[in-house]
Order: sequence, then C-alpha cells, then structure tokens
Amino acid sequence: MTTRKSVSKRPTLSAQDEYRADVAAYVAAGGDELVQRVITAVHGLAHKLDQWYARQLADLDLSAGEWAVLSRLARSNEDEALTPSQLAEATSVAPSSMTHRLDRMAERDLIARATDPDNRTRVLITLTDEGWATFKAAVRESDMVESDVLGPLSSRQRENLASLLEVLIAGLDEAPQV
Amino acid sequence: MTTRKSVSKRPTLSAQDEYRADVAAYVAAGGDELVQRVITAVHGLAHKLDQWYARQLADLDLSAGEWAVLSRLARSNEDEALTPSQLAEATSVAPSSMTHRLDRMAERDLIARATDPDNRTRVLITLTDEGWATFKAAVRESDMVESDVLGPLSSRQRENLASLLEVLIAGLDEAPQV
DNA sequence: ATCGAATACTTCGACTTCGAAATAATAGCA
DNA sequence: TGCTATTATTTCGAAGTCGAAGTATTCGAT
Repeated sequence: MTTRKSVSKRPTLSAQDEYRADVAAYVAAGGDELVQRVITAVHGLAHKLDQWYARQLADLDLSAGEWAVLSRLARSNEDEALTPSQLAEATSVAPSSMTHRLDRMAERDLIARATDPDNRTRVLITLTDEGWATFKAAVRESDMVESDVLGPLSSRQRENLASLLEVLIAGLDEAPQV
Repeated sequence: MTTRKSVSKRPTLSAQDEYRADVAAYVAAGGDELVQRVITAVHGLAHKLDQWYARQLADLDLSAGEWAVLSRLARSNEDEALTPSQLAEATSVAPSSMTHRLDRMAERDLIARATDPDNRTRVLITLTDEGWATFKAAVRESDMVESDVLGPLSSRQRENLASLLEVLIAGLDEAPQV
C-alpha cells in the first residue's frame, strides 16, 4: 500500500499561517521584513473584518457599497447634505454607479433625493428615519464583532495600538499623490 | 455682500479629518470609542493602500484580483500547486469568476493550466516565468509606497505595532465563525 | 441679455462578478 | 465490475460597475 501522493490533503491554513506565509513571500521577493509584517497584518485584519461585515450586512439586506453610503451620510446629516458625486468620491465608486445605488436605496426608503433649491443642477441626498435606524443597527452589530477581535489586547495595549495607527493616518496627508 | 449660503464650499477633507469624523459618528451611534479608533484606522489605512496599489498595478496592467492570484501562487509554487477552487477561496471570489480570471491570465502567459495527472477532475495552476517576474516587480514597487507610509514611525515603533497586530491576527483563529 | 464653457447628474453599452445549473471524472461500496 | 454520491470546473443568466456620451442648469464674459 503506497501512499500514492497525498494530493487530497488540504488542511485549510489558519489566518496566522496565511499571514506568515504571505510575509515570507514578500520578503523573499525583496520587501523589507518589518514593513511587510505591518502592512500584511493591516490588510489581513481589514480583509477578515470585511468578510464578517458582509455576513452581518446581509442580514440587514445591505451590500458593502450601500453600507458605505449610509455611513457617510450618517456622519454629516445635520450640518451638510451631500450630492451623489460627493458620495461617489467618498465611497470610491463611479458617479454613474452611485446613481443606480441611490435608486435602489431610495426605493427602499433608506435615503431621500431632493434637488438643491439654490442650484437646481444639484441633487441633495439625506438619510430617512429608516436609514438612520438601519445605520445604528449595523453599528451596534459590528461593534460586537470588533470588540471580539480586539479581545486579546488590554485597554493599555489598545490605546497604544490606536496611537500608532493614528500617526500613520496623519502621515497619509503628507505625500498625497504617490 | 451677503455670503449667500456657502453651498459650493467643498474643501476635500484630509484623511485625518475623515478618520476623526468617522470615529465620532460610530461612537455617537453606540460604538466603543477605543474599539472604533483602532478598527477605523485599520480600515482607513487598508483602503488608502488599496488605492495606491490599484494605481501601481494599472502600470503593470493588472487588476487587484489578478494580483491576488499572482501573490497567492507566488507563496507556494514550489511545494504545492493550487487548483482554481483553492485560488477562488483564497482570494474571496466565486469559483466561476476564477475561471474567467484565469482565462485572461493564461492568455497573457502569467499562469499555466495543467490537468492533475492523479485526478483528472482537477486543474493545477502554476506561475510562468513571466508571472514570477511580474510578481516581483509589483512587490518591489509596493514596498516603496509601504515604506513611505511607515515613514513616520521609528524602527522600535514599527516593531511594537507589528507585534500588537500579530496578536490580533493570532486571535482571529480563536472564534472562526462569528 | 445672450452665448459658450463649466458643472452635475443620468443614460448607455461593454465587461466583471455572482449563484445556480450543467458537465466531467473519481471514489466508495455492493 | 457497475452504480451512486461526491468533488471540481465550466457555462449561463442576472446584476453591479465602469467610462463615455447625453441632458440640463448655472456662471462668466461680452
């Protein structure tokens, strides 16, 4: 009985093993080790979180793109209304795609369209009560997952991590066009 | 001269301002502040990096998805060949999408398809020399951008940041199905 | 006041992705 | 060996996204 090439073995690497293999490959190809550890970890985390969000948003019948619109509107509904173009820019999508996305969201009464009285070329988008409720529900659900992810860190470590990341965020504005 | 409703003002918020506004909105909606600071920063960084990658990859005529395939193959070409399904899983895409993606990549001689001699149901994908060269070129380009992003941190801080993130990565395997 | 350029959104055609059904080959069991 | 269940990939139709062209409104110069 020879073992006949164990091709069917596929143990599904753990997130940690995936991470290590990725870093190794990037370093082997000429990347700096410390840089690759940080960047690969950031991507791995973001990606994993995105997968979880997608599952939770599906419960609320929202796509990631729709969530992005809700989220962007939620953080500036009172003071300033946003136009479709601004939403497209903010959520990294083409203006034409935003038109359709807003169509669907208006159909479901999550947002409302109104032409700007001061400039009738413009359309102003606002969150409806329904939209607000959906936003808050999503945040509360997500916060639970996110708290779990940060579970292994103490309060002090979280503070430390947040500070380091915020330094990088601040630095993003330095050299905008790379 | 009245100021007549400054609607046309759109100063394009800095990455830092965007970050702060997002955190504020999530906290207002019921999220934990420290958690939201970390998570929002991770997402913001990943998103910004993705934008830069997209620009660089465009130079090499690669989509983000094609890069994902190249990258996954590059880190395990010697020991194990991968099937389309495994690549689909690894890059978070439907198997049917992978079929088309591999079609295009094979057309450009970045990858090669070969039926597994041990199980003719399977197709094994490998990187061609051209594929390898493209992978390495992309890594070297990306590493420059990434180094810039980490510029504001000292070596010691980078090490600290990497360690904290790696704790979180390790924790992802604990509670897989949320 | 009016013409032309600029701005903002939408419509259109092409392409990518998805999920489900179809196709092909293997593995296990009688 | 022959039959059935399983595994793996591809094909197909529906939906989302993109860039470009189209439409409507405003702004500025004459």
